Amino acid sequence: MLNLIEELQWRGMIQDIMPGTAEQLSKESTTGYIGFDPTAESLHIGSLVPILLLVHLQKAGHKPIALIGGATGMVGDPSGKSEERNLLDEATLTRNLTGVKKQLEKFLDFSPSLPNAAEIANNYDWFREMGFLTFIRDAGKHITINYMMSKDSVKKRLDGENGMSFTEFTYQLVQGYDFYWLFTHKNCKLQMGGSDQWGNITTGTELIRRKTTGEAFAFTCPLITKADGGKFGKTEKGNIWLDKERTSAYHFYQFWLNASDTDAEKWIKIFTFLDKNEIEELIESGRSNPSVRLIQKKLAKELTLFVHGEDEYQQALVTTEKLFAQAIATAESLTEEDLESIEGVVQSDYPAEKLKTGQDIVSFLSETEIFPSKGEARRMVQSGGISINRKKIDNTQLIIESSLLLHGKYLLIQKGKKNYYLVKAV
RNA sequence: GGGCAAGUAGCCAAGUGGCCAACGGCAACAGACUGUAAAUCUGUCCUCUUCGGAGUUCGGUGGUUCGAAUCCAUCCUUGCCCA
Repeated sequence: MLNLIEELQWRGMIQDIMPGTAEQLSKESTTGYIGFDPTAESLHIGSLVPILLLVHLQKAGHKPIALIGGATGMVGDPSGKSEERNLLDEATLTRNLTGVKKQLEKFLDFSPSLPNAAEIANNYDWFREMGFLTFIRDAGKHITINYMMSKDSVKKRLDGENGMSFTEFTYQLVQGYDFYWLFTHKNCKLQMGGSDQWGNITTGTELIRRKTTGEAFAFTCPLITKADGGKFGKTEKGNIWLDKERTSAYHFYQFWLNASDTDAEKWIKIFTFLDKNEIEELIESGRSNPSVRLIQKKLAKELTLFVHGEDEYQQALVTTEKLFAQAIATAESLTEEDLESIEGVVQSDYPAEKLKTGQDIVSFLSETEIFPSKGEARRMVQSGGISINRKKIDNTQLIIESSLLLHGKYLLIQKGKKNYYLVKAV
């Protein structure tokens, strides 16, 4: 059995850890869990860290449980939130649950033959039938209000100006009960999570200690941040999802490729399974020759492979090559096949008729829905942010006409340096 | 139920009768520089626009006024204190 804690430590994946956790993990194969919030139908890259923790756990010979918070999702976790959350209805939750479950199955090994096969649990299963009185007698009696109020997530809200409903206040107890339930029913002795979960997690171990005198363990992973203070995993287009219907493999690949140097060095340890030596070498050669962006490339490769698989990675790479590596090449040098096979770039059709007579650039950009309005399109052209067939447009009066088409059919539009659109005349 | 305070753009936050589509900061987008990096500088950042403007905003609704984010009434939401 590998030493999981040491492994995670050098990767920078451990923030808080309960005393005795490392000893427990080296003593025996241990069952551990992480909760996932079914707040959307797909997981996004923010959930990647918890997933990776489970994968590491399984690789080290322990048994991972992915707990989907069907019940806790109905309550709303106050941790890290300055405001009361909106409640999700049951139908949405069910839909999200199915989606999330399907994705988790891609990353963990569920084969029943394994002694440490992964499992999925849904806390709605044990909360559905539980009445309020049962809960407050069973769980509430063992934890004092004083204890619950001393948690950071609660204190912050109590001191803040938004207050906190009883529902959210109860959250830690509900989550704590999950741990207790898994402890007694699944012999689950470990809970992991993001560092914002520490308070909720310790309520769980406390509940277990008081109710069973058993001992439970936990550790948390630091929350992922960006060096420039921006939000991790957000781009202009919104969240980066793990579902390729929502975020194409190409965009997913690009997201990692665009990591800053500082972030890339941190992230490659956290998000890949490369071993220590390899990463250290990589970082060293990356630093000595930063313009190659070796670390970013490796990071993007490993993650695209992990989440989307070989084929999708190849596609993303090919597209990236075409659009960026040969950026000096003229648009005319791209063959028809090149253009047709560019995956992940937003494609749209445009009536060839209109191009015969010619269309002004501003209307063209808004009609192809590259921009939502003419005003916005105009502003972008004015500020020099638009290229057509790799030639910068500096004139808002420009007329788009058939003669500009590549191979008589295509227009390659760039918004900024990195956003490509392919328009096909039909 | 009583008293006090607050609600402004994605977020934070200034404005307390006209100079207000509303200071400033963050985030975001684009440009220059670069390495599809960071930092820096510049522009954009309510909606639409024939770039001249036009329309809709400051918790909701009514009102006072030539004119309201700003004053009044009322309602809603939130916090603090009292019951």
